[in-house]
Amino acid sequence: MTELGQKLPKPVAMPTRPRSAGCAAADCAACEVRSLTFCAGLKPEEMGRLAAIVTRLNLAARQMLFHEGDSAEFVYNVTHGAVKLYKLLPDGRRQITGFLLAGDFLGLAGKDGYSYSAETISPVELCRFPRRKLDQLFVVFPGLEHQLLGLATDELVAAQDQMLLLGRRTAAEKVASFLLRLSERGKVRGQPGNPVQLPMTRGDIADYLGLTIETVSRTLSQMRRDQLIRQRSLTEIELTAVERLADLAQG
Amino acid sequence: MTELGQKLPKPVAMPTRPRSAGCAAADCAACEVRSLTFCAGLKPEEMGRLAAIVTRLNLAARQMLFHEGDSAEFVYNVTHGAVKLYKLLPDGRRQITGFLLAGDFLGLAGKDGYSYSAETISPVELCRFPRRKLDQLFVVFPGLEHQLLGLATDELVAAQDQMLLLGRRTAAEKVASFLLRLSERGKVRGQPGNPVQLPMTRGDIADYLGLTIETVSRTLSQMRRDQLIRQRSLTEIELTAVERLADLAQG
DNA sequence: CGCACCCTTGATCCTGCTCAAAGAAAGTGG
DNA sequence: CCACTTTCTTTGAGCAGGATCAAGGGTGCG
Repeated sequence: MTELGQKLPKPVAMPTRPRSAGCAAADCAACEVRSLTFCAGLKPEEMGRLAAIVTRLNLAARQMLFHEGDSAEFVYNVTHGAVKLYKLLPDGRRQITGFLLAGDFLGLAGKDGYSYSAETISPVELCRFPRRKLDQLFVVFPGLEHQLLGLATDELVAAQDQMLLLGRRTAAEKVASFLLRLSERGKVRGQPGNPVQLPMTRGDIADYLGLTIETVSRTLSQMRRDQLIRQRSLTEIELTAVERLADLAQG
Repeated sequence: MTELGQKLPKPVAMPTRPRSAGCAAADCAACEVRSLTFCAGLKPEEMGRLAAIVTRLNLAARQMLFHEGDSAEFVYNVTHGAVKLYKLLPDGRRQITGFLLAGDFLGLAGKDGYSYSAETISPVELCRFPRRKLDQLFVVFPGLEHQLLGLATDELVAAQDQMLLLGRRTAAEKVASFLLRLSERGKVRGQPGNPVQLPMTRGDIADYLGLTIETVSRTLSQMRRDQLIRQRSLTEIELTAVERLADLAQG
């Protein structure tokens, strides 16, 4: 299990590992995102039961986990890498509803199946739980369902924030908010938080913020000129004036 | 209990009625929105326990239920009238995150308290449950928490739809989607669905769709000229070409 | 090295916003 | 019940933020 702590050395499309004994529990500990995962704060017995139904998966970049409308047979917990969730209009317009990083949970679905498509951005490692078996566990361990309600509520709060951003913020405010949120998420995970890592493309960012690629690019360029950020590379942005960025982002 | 079925005759700031015996269960039945409420499909025993902790409230229009950030001591179930939920930016820009009608549930909150403010649009009748007592019931009746998870999931799906609307739809598509959704919600409630009732102001609609009042008004005028709708009154719109409206709304 | 993809920048356009004014509806007080 | 005020809605004129169209530069991979 110790290999989970290491940086994955170019994990190109690794084959799915078979489920192993102490999986869920041991893995959550190993990948050091305990406080964020589905298994956070569960009792040992609950962890054991979860471990018995989990499958660990490794995926390359640009792989679909599922499509919008698919029947929701699994829920997932990301342990490494980045995933994007999105919805499409018939003519191809896309809205990304969320980026998931290590520790994040996905897969809640209404009666019409998954309400969004999920695709990996980078190579990804995740835990997959069959929804059917999870529901059986809920009967025995209501604490699991309590856990899930907490996750759903947090997601809902985030979704409402995103509505405010999409409906009422300007382009500059959107990009500033985005950078600050990514920074905060990094900190929560015990990472530096600055510089910010951007595993997604400009196009992904645009579709997340309700902008075009060009506007995202122009806004970042302007922020660079204004000394708010420094671009170490395409995927790494240093926040050089967090205070001013926060002012720009508006509360 | 029979007075619940009647139209409220100008119920100006009626005082809170004391909780009564068979409240939650009986009320849900009385207001004929059984299939939508928090109590939907619960066992008699669960209903009884809920009834014991519920308070029924009557509020006039333009009353605050709570403000964003307030500690979340209650959850609510609307039984009559309309409520709006919104978030504000420091400079006053507003995003309405949802309109609640009879049968709708509200009050889920993260650890920072309510994530939005709630204000009545029309005179409103609702059931209020103390969150603390509800949590105690969860221990005995996990089915209640299961119910809540279902509501949270539905809300999440709706929130993601709204993100797509806010981020990627044009003004005309937004307004068309809005009218169609209201119509569908009416139908689900056993109401006609056409004409559509608009208890909220143009300003509220604008802040829900991420537009200005003027754009909402102009778009409705254009739809009237295009014979897509007929405005019976300010608050009542007849959909005269649902098919074409649906095309306009884009999937 | 060459190709594909992504990113940046510029020029121009247009959707939706701002500003302004007048009409309609609804509440208020005499 | 009516005059008055306030609020909401509609419509017009002009503007601008961000989109679209277009071209060129980086970057990474085979």
